[in-house]
Amino acid sequence: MPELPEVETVARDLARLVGGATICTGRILRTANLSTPDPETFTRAIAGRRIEGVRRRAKWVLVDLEGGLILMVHLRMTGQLVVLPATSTPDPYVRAELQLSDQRVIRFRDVRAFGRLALVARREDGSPSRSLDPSGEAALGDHGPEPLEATFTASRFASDLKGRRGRLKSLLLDQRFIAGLGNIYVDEALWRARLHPLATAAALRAAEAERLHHAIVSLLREAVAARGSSIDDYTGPDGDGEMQERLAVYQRGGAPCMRCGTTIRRVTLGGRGTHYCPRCQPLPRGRRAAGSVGDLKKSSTLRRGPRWSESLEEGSLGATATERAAARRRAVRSGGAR
DNA sequence: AGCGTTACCCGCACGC
DNA sequence: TGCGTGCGGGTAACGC
Repeated sequence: MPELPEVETVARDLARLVGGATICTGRILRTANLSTPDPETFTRAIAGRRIEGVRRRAKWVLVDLEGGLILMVHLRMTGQLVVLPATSTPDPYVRAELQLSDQRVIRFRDVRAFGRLALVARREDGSPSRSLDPSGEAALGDHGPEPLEATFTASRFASDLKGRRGRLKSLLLDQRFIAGLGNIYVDEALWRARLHPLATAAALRAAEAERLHHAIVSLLREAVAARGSSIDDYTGPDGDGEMQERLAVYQRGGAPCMRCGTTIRRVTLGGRGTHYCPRCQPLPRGRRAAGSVGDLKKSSTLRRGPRWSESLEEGSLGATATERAAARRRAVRSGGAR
C-alpha cells in the first residue's frame, strides 16, 4: 500500500526517468479513474506538454507540466506508474497511458482501480488547484503538515496533539492532522514510540509526544532510504523497496515482538487491521483528561461502552489470511535469496 | 465541532 | 468447485 515513503520513491524514480520528456498524447482507458477534467479535455490539455518535474505532496504524485499544469496521481491501494518502451504490450489493468516523444510510455496500472488521476492548474504558490483554473481553491489545502519537512517540529506536533481528543491510531491516519501516514506506518510508529493505538491524543505526556514525533520522523526517513515497503501488489517503478524486511508489527499478528517476545496482537479499529505489542504498548487506563466520577458519567462514550473493548478482550489474536500469505511470501523470498 | 463508524469503490485470495 | 467475505485509502455521510 503506497504511503509517504512509497509515493516519495515513485516521485523520485519518475523525476529521474521522465523529467524533461515530452508527452505526445495521453489517453484514459478507464474514465472512472479520472476525477477531473472530462476525458476529452484531459486528452486535449495534456498533449505536447513537457514534464518539468515530479514531486510528492501527502500521498499524491504531482507531475509538473509546462504551461502551469499539474497531473495529480493517487495510487491508493494497487496503483503503479511504470515507464516502458512504447512497443510493450499493455495488460488489462492499465487505466491510463501517456505516450512520450522518445518512444517510451508512462502507464498508470491499477489492478483494483481505486487510484485517481486529475489534471489541474498550478496555483501561484506551486500548489495544485482543484480544477484547470489557477485561481481556484487549493486541491490539498486541508491536508496536515508534511512529516519530513523542517516545519514539522516536536513542539508543533505536541501542541497539535493537545488539541485533539481522539485516539492516536485514527488521528494519525487522518490526512488533515498529518499528511502521508497510512495503516502500515501508523502501526510501526506507535510500536516504536511504545504507545497504544487507542491512547488518547490529548492525554499524552510531553515525553510521549516527543517519542511519537521522533518515531514518525525516523521511521519515515528510514523507509524512504529503503525505497519503501513492497507489500502485496505494490512495487516501485524502479524496483522493490526493502522496508518490508524491517517492519516490526505490520502483518506480524501472532508473531513475537522484536523487542520483548510477547505475541503481537491484531485487532480491528475503525475498520483497519491494527497490530501492536500488548506489553510494549500498554493502554494507559485511568489516565484521562478528567478523572472524577461525575465526568465519567457525563461521557456518552463510556455510558455506551466503547466498542473496541470487546474486540480487544475477545482476541482474534491469530494471524489473518493476509498475514499468513505475507509470511509465506517472506519465507519464499528469504529462501530464494540464499 | 469533533469524533467514531460505516459504506463505497474494486479485484483477488482465502476458506468454508 | 463455487461462492461469500475480508482486505484497505480516502472520502462522504451519518449519528452522537
